[in-house]
Amino acid sequence: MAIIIDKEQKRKDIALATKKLIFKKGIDNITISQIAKVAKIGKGTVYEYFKNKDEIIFKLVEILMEKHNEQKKVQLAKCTATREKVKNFFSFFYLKEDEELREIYKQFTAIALNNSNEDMIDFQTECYTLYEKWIEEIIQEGIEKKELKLKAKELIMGIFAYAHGIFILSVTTRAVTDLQQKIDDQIDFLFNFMEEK
Amino acid sequence: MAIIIDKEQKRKDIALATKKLIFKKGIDNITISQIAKVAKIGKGTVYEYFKNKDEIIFKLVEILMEKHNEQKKVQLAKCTATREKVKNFFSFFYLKEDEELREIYKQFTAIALNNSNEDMIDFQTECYTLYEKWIEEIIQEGIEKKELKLKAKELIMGIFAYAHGIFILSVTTRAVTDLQQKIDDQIDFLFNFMEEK
Amino acid sequence: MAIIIDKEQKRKDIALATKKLIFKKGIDNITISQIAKVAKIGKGTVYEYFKNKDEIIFKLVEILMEKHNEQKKVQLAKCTATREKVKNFFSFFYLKEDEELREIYKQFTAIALNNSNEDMIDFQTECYTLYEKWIEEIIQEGIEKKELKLKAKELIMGIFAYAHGIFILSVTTRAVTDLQQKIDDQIDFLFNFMEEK
Amino acid sequence: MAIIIDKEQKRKDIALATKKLIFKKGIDNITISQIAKVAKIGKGTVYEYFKNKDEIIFKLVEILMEKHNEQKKVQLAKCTATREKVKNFFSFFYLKEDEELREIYKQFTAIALNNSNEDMIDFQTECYTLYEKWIEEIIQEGIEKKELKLKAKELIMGIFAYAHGIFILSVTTRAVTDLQQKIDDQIDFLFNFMEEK
DNA sequence: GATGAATGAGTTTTCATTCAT
DNA sequence: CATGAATGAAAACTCATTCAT
Repeated sequence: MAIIIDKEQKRKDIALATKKLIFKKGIDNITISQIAKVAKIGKGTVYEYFKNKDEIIFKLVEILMEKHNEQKKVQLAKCTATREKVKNFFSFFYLKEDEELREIYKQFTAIALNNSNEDMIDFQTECYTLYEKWIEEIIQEGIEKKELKLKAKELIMGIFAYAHGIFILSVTTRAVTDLQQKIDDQIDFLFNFMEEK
Repeated sequence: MAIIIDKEQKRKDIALATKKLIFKKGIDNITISQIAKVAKIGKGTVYEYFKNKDEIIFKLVEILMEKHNEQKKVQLAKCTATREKVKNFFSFFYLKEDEELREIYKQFTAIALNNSNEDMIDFQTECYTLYEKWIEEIIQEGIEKKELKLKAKELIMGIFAYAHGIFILSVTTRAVTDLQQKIDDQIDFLFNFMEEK
Repeated sequence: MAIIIDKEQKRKDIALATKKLIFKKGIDNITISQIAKVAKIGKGTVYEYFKNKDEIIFKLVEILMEKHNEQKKVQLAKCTATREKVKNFFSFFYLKEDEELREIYKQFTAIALNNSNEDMIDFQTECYTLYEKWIEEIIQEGIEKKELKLKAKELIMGIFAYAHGIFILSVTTRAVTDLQQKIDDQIDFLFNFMEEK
Repeated sequence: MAIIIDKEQKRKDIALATKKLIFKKGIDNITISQIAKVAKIGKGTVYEYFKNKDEIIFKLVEILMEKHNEQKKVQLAKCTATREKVKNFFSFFYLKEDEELREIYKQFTAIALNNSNEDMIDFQTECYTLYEKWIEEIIQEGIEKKELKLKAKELIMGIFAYAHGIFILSVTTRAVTDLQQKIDDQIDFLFNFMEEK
């Protein structure tokens, strides 16, 4: 039992050790040698814990997401107004403090876009579903507090896709400069529509 | 006198020759050798026209986009109602006939996400700006025909980001199944809001 | 007949056009394409005039040497004292104005050192023999003018090898800094020995 | 525990394995594949120990020089007369038994002449300085034994450059045939001048 | 379990040379 | 004669993966 926990811990250690490397150079430009070096283990040992490079970035995203989700939960608990909660929820796409995770996420998305790895899709689906549930809870709470109209639920999930899309566009074009403004505006637009007056 | 070659045409020919290959295997999994073979030219000749593999997919996207835009223009001219025009505009993300371009575009986006190539960003910006203009024209027309309220313009660009985002999510997760439905619903929602009653 | 002269002229033109290129990048790092470009002719045309790259550098050295020899002849005619004549003769190894030819000569020597090309050896032999004759004439003149002892002839050719060697050492080591000083000193030493007192 | 390898020893092994190959074909005409084959290792392994081909010949010269210097030391110890010592010292340039090293040295010089690699220059400087010291010691000894005049020291280093130069000329021209004779004569000339009568 | 030396398949890349026009 | 597009042989180089210790 203890050994299994250790193995899991080591996987985390290795994955986290590569974080800076990936952020700096990009997944495509790092080698197993470099990973072994920054993780301070032998090259062969990397293979004891991961089947291939993609698995490492996969694990890393998993860890960082988990950490991010926990922090987000705490942050959301601090917000009182439903609108603020939603805005905070989507702040991941522009906050300076999330830059690192965002970079990794970008690269993760690029991989997912290129080759449809089942495990990656499963993971992303899980994430998406979790976030869906969170937002639903936030909205449900708003409805119960009589802040929002009943049909709000149907509308809000659009924000998710919107934020995603505008983020991608902000990376791949020069046409999107004020990411936060755009996301917040969209939220405001929907809320003006959903709120009980 | 040496053979005078239309360099630009040859670039197109080579890029188009690789279309099927890229569609099937993905740009990362094909070699210059394979490209040379399908284009029926020597390996060295590929380098006469392209500096690297990314440039080829870049050119290919350029060609296919251009073709796609022309077809779209024709299609849009056939639509009468503004709402139909908008729906048709975004049908790129789900129509079977656009599958090939969509796949290439996916890979192009993946590249753009990974390494911020200036030329790629310029091109994507150009595309985005063009589409922005198109949509604005469509909406303007709708306003002039008294179909839409004046403030419609402000809202519609959100669709762009939304469609983009929901498309990415449909590829990277299992949570989005009915892409057309979702995009159309979003358009309907906005139109119900924007239309003069 | 005229055609042959033209062909020879064109060979010269091409060879001379590559001078700057070779000086800047070194023979090993230039391509036929680059040569064609600087010579403002087609790649295929280069082959009309030269069998290969080495032939071009060969021709270039030939031209530059010829020019250098002519200039040297004029310079030597201006010197009166035998000792000055000899010093001037060997100034090729250090004079700033001969830098370009020296660089080409260095590279030419490197080629000759690597692969014993018959034609190159023939050419170098011819050069060496010419210089030998020149020096002999200078010394003979000195003897006739009663400046030098009779046995001077036997000694002087050593200077040639010496200058050559010290030049090579000045390039391949950091131990030789004052090239001119060293060559002049050696000449002075021999002259003190050879001169009639 | 992984295999502990004496990296330095392996570098020597590889370099020495290429000796015959380089002697026969010249460094420019052999490939990494061939090197790997004669060293009985994989192509990739060559790159584990050397960054490029030049580094191999560099290492080889280093090894052979070291060995040569040791042998020379022994040989010099056997000579009694100063003149013989000096002649023996410069016999490297013509002795049949040193042919191999001489060939490698030629190629090394060619490389050094073409591209001014810092490490190579450092190495050559070191060699030159060492030889300078040796000769000085030999001469000093001769002075102490009253064989030579005091000013001998100033003269003798010229031999070095002379031998170098005449050697280069013997390779690049057909004008130098009796290399040993020429070098010995030069030494004799200087000794006649330097010796106490 | 851990290691890192060894590997070679696979890829990119270069460029002298050819030859149809 | 001149050209430069086309070529593919040849070489360098990379790096994930294996496996003996």
